Amino acid sequence: MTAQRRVVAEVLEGDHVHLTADEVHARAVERLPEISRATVYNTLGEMVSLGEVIEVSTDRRAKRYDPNAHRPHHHLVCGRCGAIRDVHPSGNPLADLPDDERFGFTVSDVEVTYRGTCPNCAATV
Amino acid sequence: MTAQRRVVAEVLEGDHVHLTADEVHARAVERLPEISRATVYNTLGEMVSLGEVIEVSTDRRAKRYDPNAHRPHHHLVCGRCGAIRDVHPSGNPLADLPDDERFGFTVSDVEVTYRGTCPNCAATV
DNA sequence: GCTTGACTTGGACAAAGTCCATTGTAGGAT
DNA sequence: ATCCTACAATGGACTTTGTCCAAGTCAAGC
Repeated sequence: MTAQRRVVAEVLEGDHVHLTADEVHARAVERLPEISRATVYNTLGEMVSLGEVIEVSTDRRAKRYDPNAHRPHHHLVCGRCGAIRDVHPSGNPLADLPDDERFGFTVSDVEVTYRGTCPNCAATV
Repeated sequence: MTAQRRVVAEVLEGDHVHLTADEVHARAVERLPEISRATVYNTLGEMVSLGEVIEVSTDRRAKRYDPNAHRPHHHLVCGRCGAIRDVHPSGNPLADLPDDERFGFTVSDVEVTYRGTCPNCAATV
């Protein structure tokens, strides 16, 4: 646990938002000016491997990192402004995939992304 | 409808696979050697706007283009080799998102990605 | 035969991420 | 206390994917 890793962890814990790697880097630099982009990428990659944060990619832009790794959830994304909310749908989509639609795959995970328009954007049409 | 657009359409129709834009370009070049990358991107973009093909992004790499635009479906992805299958789960995940989890959003679409290991990769461990 | 407008082209550019050689550092061995 | 070693961090180059734009091309209509 080096200073750099602590800073990255702190940035993620501080705000329960979905930050991009570059945003994490920008905030980390405020606390540790000499931290490099590569280190942030490395550290984020490790944290993902350890299951401490989740990679989310709702658009084609940058991966986002979700510190809410311990409660399974999905995401609701505003197509206009890109806002992301964590949501907890009822039901288990894994159970909705019948065996004859699995093609022999071992299915281990499901990712559900709801898309729509947030109230804020809907108001400012 | 120019020669270039016809070629792009033919490439997508020819194989019901999920090609990346560059793969589409590579195959288009075989039929029309002077076609440019920009044109393929433009044409694919238009086809997406027209609802003729669907953009799929299962990894952070490239967008893929799914010519199967007329029957709603989701995707099953092998985390090892990246193979993609179209699947048709039972149930409607939209209905699984209760109102109090919508935060005022107008939800219009759901994207479900099942992740796992395909039989081929599972065999070659 | 010219003009016009749409389509295409190719190359420059940008964003996100990865790679790698070098540098720095912390902890153990002497 | 000093040296060694292993690992982590750095920074810059590079790659991939995609977009943008100025210039070229082509066909239709006047």
